[in-house]
Amino acid sequence: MSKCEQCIVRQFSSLKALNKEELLRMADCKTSYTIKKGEPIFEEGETVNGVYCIKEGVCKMTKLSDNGKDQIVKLVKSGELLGQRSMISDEPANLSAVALEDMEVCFIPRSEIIGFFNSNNQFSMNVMKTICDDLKDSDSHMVNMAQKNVKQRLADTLIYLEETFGVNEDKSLHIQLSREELAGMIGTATESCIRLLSELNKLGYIALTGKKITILDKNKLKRLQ
Amino acid sequence: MSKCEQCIVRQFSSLKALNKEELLRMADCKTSYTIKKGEPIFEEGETVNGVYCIKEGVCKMTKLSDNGKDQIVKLVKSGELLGQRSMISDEPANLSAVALEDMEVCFIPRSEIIGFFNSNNQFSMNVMKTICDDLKDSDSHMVNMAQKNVKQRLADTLIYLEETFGVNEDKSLHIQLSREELAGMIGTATESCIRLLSELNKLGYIALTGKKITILDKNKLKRLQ
DNA sequence: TTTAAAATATGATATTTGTCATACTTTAAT
DNA sequence: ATTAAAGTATGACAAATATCATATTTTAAA
Repeated sequence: MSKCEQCIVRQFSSLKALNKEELLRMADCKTSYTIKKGEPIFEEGETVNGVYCIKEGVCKMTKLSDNGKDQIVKLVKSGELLGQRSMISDEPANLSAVALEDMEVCFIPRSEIIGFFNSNNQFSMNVMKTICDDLKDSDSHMVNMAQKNVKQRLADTLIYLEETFGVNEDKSLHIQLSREELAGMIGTATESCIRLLSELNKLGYIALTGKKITILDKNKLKRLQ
Repeated sequence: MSKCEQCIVRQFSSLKALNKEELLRMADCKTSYTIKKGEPIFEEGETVNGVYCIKEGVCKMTKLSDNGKDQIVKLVKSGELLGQRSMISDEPANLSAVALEDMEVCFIPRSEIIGFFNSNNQFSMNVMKTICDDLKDSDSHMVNMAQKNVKQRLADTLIYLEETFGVNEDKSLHIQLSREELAGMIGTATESCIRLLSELNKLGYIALTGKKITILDKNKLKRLQ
């Protein structure tokens, strides 16, 4: 069983407020999992009863809409925690978490987290601020969905993917989403997404090489109407 | 100066966790305001430095989108608190709050709230749960914006308005929004909103009498494609 | 390797939505 | 009461987007 002290999740998440003793306690009760690409960590409606620390890999958080399509609400990467909202509300998961790459995660039971929550003020403050940030992001995201057209949303998303997950040596986006997933992220039909990618490709703003997408002119993407 | 003990806000909000002593302290440092219809309580980007309790009236929370239109993110009514997220994050307001009716609100300084926050665990838990609920709502709202068409969003919104703010004696929606505001809520052009209202009117699902909107067939509205 | 399935791409077309123009109605100011 | 301004309504048209069909390419299974 590995220690939690040097784990990447501790550096970036609310967990950085935990002290040595608390970390040892956590290491003691955690369960480690390997999740294969495409597999769920948990599903919408499921009782999670704890928090997942993402040690390695990226997952999508999705919500099934009334029309039966999966909307990607956000992407979460290593160093972040999953299930904080459900833990505080003591409710089933509102979103599904599905691995976009092979992942390594640790599960920490709710009881443990609630313990830290009550004993460590800085930790609970960190969790709260994270949720507040999520709320702000979600509100902004909602406004963009309501007010921007599909082309703008696609451009925004490509820039977000580059800035958040970086690029490979050949400058192509490191994170690879299928066209269907990209469409699910911007909230449009897969065909529309493909069509607009082609258009941006022809305009020279991006390059498409197989599944790889490379941003060639970020400024023009940003200014897209 | 009125007391806080019997105030409506205390019954419905996070404040219900406060004890007598804390309520007296709050009554002592609060400032009461009357806000006229159309006036802002605070604006996006402004440093709020406290929380507003809505004693009477309804306000819209809006965000200016990149294209210059005001999107209504949510409506807030008496009994609820404003500015909790900003208070915790210690950040400027992410949204503007503008009165839809004449309002009575009380302002409680940040320092006081933070005090309760640190001393009263149930209060901080309540605030957190409220923010968690807001996050869940916002995510769902976002998915609806991304996946539903304008007609469905209009129908959803009309039902939400009826269920949340009730109806007058003549069954018309109690809360009155201008067509422009309704359009800003569902994320569409004012003309499109007006046109779809007319269409629902002709279908007999709703009735339009002047500014008044009455839902005649909620089930058909719900099943609208 | 071969083959079936899935993903990507594109055309044709229908539907939805936005924009601009204009008319009518209500509201509020003089 | 009169008048200007704002809000509501509707037509005409353009633009955006979805849907369905089909072709091509890639991926993964046998």
